Amino acid sequence: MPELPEVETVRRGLLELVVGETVVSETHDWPKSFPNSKSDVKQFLMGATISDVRRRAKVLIIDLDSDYSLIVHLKMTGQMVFVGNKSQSREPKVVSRETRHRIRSSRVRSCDPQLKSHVSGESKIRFGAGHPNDSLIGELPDRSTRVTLTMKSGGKLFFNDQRKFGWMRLLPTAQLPEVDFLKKIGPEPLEDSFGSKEFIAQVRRRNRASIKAAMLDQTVVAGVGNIYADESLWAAKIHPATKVSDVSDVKLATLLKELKSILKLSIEKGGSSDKNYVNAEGKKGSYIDFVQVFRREGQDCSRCGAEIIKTRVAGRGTHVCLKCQK
DNA sequence: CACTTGACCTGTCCGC
DNA sequence: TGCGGACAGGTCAAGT
Repeated sequence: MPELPEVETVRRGLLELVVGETVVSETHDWPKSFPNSKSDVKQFLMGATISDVRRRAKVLIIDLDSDYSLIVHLKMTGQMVFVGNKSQSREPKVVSRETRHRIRSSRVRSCDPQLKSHVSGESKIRFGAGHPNDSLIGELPDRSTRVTLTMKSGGKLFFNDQRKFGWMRLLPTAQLPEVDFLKKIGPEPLEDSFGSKEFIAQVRRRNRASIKAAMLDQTVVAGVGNIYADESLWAAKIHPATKVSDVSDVKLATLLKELKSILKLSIEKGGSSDKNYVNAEGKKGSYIDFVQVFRREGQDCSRCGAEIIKTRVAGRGTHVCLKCQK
């Protein structure tokens, strides 16, 4: 669910909010959420200052000046939420841009696409984008909080994860290129150097699999998940269950073109999610308003008017217009 | 070897 | 109203 555009949105939010913050304490309630030893935490996290926030596929990389990095995978329901220090008021006389920024920061700001809330999907939709009460986060920590990092400033970075699939882990920054799970990840789809020639070569490695399975394979192309696989296959008029060997090069070139523009638009809109979503500014992302097939089963295809159906491909819920997608 | 399925988890929703 | 079960989907290990 947090896929490339959502993780990118989180990254941009964190970049603005936590770079320069120094970690002074760490607590976690679920060992798998943060498997490093206590001595690692003490040695490489305590007192370390965050210097950069990067992304590779769906993985967040929070670089520290200890030469270690905090690697974060949100998996299905992970969230990174930064809450500034409310009691701290700096530069009370002059309301500089920085101060205003800090004041805004002191409100709960989520960088997460997957905000779990107590509000149902129905009531979520009733709020317009940009509604002042769009923040869907209550008091933190809450019961989904797995890891809390407290900063010298008093701010807190919460890693929330309802389903406990996600994790964060300390690794030496210099070793990251050699870390197995990062090393295996395929090309970033939005890189200019990743053109149709490269995409076709990558996808053809999975010639006997369905095109959807190939797209979801992180070693083929980085960062694509269920939403953007379904959406780009609809845009390119390809049935998700089609074997890769039965998809022409021309169709694959179209698929990449559509994928790129869908990912770009989604980042522009702050990402999407089938559930509650707010971006780093505490507002909802709006890509869900642009979705053509995902979670639209029973509704009409905007292109041909046929009914969108939900089926199962590559073990995933799959949304398709049978008339458009052959 | 290539590919598919099951496990990891919890909250929500649906039917009885 | 309560309860059981299906479902949601990213990734890895295990199975075919």
